[in-house]
Amino acid sequence: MDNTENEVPDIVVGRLPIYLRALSTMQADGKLYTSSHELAEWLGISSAQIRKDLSHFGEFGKQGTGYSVAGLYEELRQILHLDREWPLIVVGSGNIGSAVASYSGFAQRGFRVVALFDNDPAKVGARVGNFIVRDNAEIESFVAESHVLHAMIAVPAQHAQQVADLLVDCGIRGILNYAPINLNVPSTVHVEYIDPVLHLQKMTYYLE
Amino acid sequence: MDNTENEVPDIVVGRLPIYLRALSTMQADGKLYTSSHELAEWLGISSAQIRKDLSHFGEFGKQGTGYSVAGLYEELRQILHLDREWPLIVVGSGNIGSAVASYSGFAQRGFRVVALFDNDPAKVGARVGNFIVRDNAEIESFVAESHVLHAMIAVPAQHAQQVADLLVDCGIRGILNYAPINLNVPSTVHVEYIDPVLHLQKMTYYLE
DNA sequence: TAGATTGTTAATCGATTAACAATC
DNA sequence: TAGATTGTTAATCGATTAACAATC
Repeated sequence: MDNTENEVPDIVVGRLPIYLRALSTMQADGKLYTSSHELAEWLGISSAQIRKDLSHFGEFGKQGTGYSVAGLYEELRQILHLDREWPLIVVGSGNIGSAVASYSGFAQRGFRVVALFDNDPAKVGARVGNFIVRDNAEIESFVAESHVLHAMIAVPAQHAQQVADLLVDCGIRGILNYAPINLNVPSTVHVEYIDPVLHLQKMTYYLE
Repeated sequence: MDNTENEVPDIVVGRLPIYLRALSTMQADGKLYTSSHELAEWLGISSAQIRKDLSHFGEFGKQGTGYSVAGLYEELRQILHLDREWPLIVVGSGNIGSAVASYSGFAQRGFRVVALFDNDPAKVGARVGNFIVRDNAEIESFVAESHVLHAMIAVPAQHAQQVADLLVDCGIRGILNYAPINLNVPSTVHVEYIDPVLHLQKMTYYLE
């Protein structure tokens, strides 16, 4: 049954990129077919969960055979709207912002950083990787002209909310926030968080 | 009731660092008291969830008054074993590894990077921030001597598993993996993942 | 005191899993 | 065909929430 019209749980959507990543690795290994069992073992989850997750979007496998690695990979790319290249801006040209702007892992996976911004006059104009750092004051016009919908925030925590407000005003629809603070944005804007310390702190709970 | 002896769900443990981070911000703002309602609004979750989560570990609030910001902050620090400084090594001195090694956000939150490793002879010996890059061959002796229990992997995906194997052999108990690949480790070792592309790919599902 | 908020219980909600008919 | 694996259903499991007595 094709459930494309139904509401897909957010937690399911969040697992699709993980499946995609595993399929990509399998493809690189020259694997042609896989099964929910193999994927499940690879990822440390249950095969039933994988089949259930995929069933929200259609029928991609064959009984007895499993899934074509390339085929399922392509289906998931379509479902996640990764059949194009999404431009991306980075705000903040410190350690994190610079590293992220130069990260080579975006290209093969649907994204491309197109500009790097900072509000520090001492940094504006400097070269960072392949970018010349632009002034935050240019964000609005840049976003309007280039139709960018995604931004990464890599500024100090105390400035993150005002940067987020600015980005929302510019029409940015998805924010990946590296600043260790919760952001307040309208429900039309999607925010995701990366804070390595949260992961480390969770791990230390289990130690000692 | 003090439930310290019971098994606490992993998902609850994962939220404690988020509470801690919010309390830290509140403390910086000079706030003395807070409530489950205020924290909940701040974080976009329910107040009942916060009270339930905390109830796994003890009773930290007062009816009518709520929680002392400093008091709850300190309790959570103890629960998460953050009442000390955990040393940390970084393997991989590329963009990500270098940025992470120099990240100033660890110090105030319980962690300190003590060494940076790479297997590329061209990088070994180079200065990166405050570190001289060491050879991967030194990981084993370094970990043994310095009693490090945590490592961050920031090497290319195709080398991540072998680095993880090495770290596990050295006695590392917690791994934060920046390489976009799932790692296979014994169940005694805790692995967490950071892959910005997974977050971006999740967001694009909701766009267009 | 009156108002506010806790910690806890029980109900609800939603996610995961087991099982299996269908079928490649 | 025989074996394997899908997609789906129903059961189970676990997490979240609503409600409230207790009490500061």
